[in-house]
Amino acid sequence: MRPNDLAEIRNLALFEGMEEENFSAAIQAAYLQNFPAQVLLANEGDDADFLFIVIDGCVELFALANGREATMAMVGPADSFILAAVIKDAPYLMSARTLEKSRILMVPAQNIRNAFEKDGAFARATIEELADCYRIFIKEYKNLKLRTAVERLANRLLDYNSEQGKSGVIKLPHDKKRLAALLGMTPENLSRAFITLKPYGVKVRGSEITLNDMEGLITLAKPNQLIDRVDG
Amino acid sequence: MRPNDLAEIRNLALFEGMEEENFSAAIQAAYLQNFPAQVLLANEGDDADFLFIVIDGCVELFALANGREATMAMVGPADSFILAAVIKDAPYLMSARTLEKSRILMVPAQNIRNAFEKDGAFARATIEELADCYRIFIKEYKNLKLRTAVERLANRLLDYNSEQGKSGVIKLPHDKKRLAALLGMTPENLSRAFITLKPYGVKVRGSEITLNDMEGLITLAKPNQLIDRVDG
DNA sequence: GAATTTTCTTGATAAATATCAAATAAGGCG
DNA sequence: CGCCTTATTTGATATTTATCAAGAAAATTC
Repeated sequence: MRPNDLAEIRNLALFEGMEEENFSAAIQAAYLQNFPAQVLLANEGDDADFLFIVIDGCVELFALANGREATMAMVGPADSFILAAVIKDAPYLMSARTLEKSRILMVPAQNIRNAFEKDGAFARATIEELADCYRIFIKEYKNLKLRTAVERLANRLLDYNSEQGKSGVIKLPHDKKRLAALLGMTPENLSRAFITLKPYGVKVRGSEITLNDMEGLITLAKPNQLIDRVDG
Repeated sequence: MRPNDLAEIRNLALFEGMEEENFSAAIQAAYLQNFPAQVLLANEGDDADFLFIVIDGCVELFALANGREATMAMVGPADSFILAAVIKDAPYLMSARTLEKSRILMVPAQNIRNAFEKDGAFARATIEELADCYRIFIKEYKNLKLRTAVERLANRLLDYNSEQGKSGVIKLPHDKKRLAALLGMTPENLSRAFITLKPYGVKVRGSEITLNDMEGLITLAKPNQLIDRVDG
């Protein structure tokens, strides 16, 4: 591992307050690896051998059952994933695949479990991280249970717009098949949802979306601090 | 608080390993209260003033948006709720109401946050508790995203059967309106889902359900360790 | 136990979403 | 560029789920 990388990892919220000695011990057996797109990093049902942290790139968490596939979340730089399985020493509930070329830190699960036995700051950081992940999923669950497909799309577009500088012009971060899966609908349905949003000033040109009537879109979407990442 | 109650609380997983001194400090300002049914204990959007722990009874966690209501979970004895909001010192994402006469322990949020700064064992217990809650919700999310309403009902019946001694005769733990909300469907749809399950040996007599064809029901439900509490 | 309220079920219909098939568009490659 | 593969859209249709309006059943009250 290059010293540069090490410094970057040291600054992750999870490791920040950790004692140097404990950090070294936790990280010494870790791998920082480059993966191409479409690599399966973890498989649901497998034992949690590693905690994963995305340094660069994008990872899709998904799950299979009854011949169906559900996208659970998209994970980006500085985010960990499948922390809970590592803590519980239990099987992963989700699979993970890279969506693009990605740099991933893989820390052996046992090192993580040892670390929060020894290091109070790490234990508290783990609590914070878990609480964050928990709340994100509660929001996703509410999103799915309380909103229609069109409302979910409208709010996601508002989220992307906020993330991308509120210019009213959005670049979709994933292809539409994946966006559909993330929103819990079929690609066909996503196409139609975009058409439904046309009267609300949503213009689609490939993966570039323009929002020409923010007020109207917000009226339809009814963004909500208790569901969405960001408000209006 | 009666000494009896105190002993019971001391034995909760969350407090078990805690130093006596820290336990006392955390609990000294706590309330153990009896509530009748249908009391609103927490309101989504409010600041997290208390961590709640159900000692006796049953609490429904729910959320509102767009004029719709979603039941998020049912919480029973020895379970905490809204721990993540307490940790993050953030607004509750869910509301909570008693469904029946219940005894609830309310610990001021600040005491909880102080406690895991001071007490390593408590911090680790909090991690475990959070990880459990997280995994339960991931499973619920998968359940909702990967299964139809009938499949969700079938699996819930199998769960209840396992919980209640696998006798093939189940007493529904909630009224059907609430069961429907928990399963993410309307009461009308629940009625029809029961009819759909009739050919699979599911007999309904009020809140008593008899399962006469376990094999058939399991074939339909396809219970899954990575979604359900217990396997078929 | 009759009256009243609440819960549950049923039927008819509508809305939301998925599926299947085909057409079109977009992107990558030789 | 033109071919080929993949992604996206569109149309037709089916399935799933919700809604609305009554009934029927059960529980509660007096």
